[in-house]
Amino acid sequence: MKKNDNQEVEAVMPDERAVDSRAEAFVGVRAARRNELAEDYVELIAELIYAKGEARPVDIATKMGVTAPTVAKTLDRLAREGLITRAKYRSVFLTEEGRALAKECRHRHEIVLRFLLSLGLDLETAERDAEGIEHHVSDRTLALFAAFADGSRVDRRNLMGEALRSN
Amino acid sequence: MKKNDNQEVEAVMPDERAVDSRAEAFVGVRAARRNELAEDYVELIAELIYAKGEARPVDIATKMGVTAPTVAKTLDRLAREGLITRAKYRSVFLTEEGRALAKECRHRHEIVLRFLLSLGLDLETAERDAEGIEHHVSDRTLALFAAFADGSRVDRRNLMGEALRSN
DNA sequence: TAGACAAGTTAGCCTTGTCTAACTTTTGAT
DNA sequence: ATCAAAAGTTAGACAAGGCTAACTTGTCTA
Ligand SMILES: [Mn+2]
Ligand SMILES: [Mn+2]
Ligand SMILES: [Mn+2]
Ligand SMILES: [Mn+2]
Repeated sequence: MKKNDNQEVEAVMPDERAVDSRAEAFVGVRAARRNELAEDYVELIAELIYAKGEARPVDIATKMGVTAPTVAKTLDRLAREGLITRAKYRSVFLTEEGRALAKECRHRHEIVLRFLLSLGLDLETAERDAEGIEHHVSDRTLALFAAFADGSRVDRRNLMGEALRSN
Repeated sequence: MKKNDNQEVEAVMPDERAVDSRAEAFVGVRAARRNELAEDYVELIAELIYAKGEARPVDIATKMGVTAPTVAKTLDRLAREGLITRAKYRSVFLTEEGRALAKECRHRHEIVLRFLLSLGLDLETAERDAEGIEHHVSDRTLALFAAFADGSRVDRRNLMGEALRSN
């Protein structure tokens, strides 16, 4: 069969599979995908605890738009992974680790949402898109989003000011 | 048990499950998630066909960073869904529908990437993030991204020009 | 024109995430 | 204090997406 001679030479990697730059991106995205649900859950659990004092499976199910058994199974996994603790028939608590993750997720969520709004998007669409995008935003991108959102109100003013000054 | 009286009254929906606005977002995101892989595959297949004249499973596997059996199984699904056609031991072709989807995906991918770059992100990170974000961008958001990317080079100039003119 | 080796397939395993159906526990109203 | 309804759990089905191992097919090269 044809040798792939139309491809740049790839350095031998410590890993088994050769990784071209494209594959790196895909592998990274798949990794992010595996954490999405956990992130949404802990974020939601933190919100529920804050808003109602406790996070009950029934409320998680409602907010997530899934059935109770689905929530139960997912919570079992989160407990296995050390993000939450729970006892039978009782509501759910975040571990230290879970709280940390929740905080980080809430932070990212907020920045992405503010960014989309500052771009001129309507609230409903912004919330929808933020809910998906937040899991695929690197730290660098997040920083740029934050800067843009923060600056967007004064941007016009500042730029104009600078233009006038530099005139 | 407590009635959820702390929640806005929800109109009775034609659907079974009550959907608060939060759930709508999560449900939407999950729907988008189910198409991610198909989108990446058809986009990649189109690229391979364009670049090499054919899309072979081995190249798909390399670019996606997965093993050959994984590709085989996914291709079977795509064929079942009418996005590609294939014959045993032969390379893969896009159906009309597949081509349409590929085109749409490439379009979105391109806009998201240009947008991230115009925001000041480095190419490598932009490509990584775009690969994930592209699947969670609504038409509205995409339009804003495109406008921003298109305008970003002339923006400064234009704004300053306007500022000067309106002075 | 053989064969060796690359590419492709098949079978089977695992985990995640979703569901329905049926059972158990908790709890609020009477 | 009772007990019905709400909440929670358990069991089991199913599809997707990943893997390894082992087999089959195609093709380049000697
Ligand atoms: Mn989310
Ligand atoms: Mn979120
Ligand atoms: Mn992608
Ligand atoms: Mn893409």
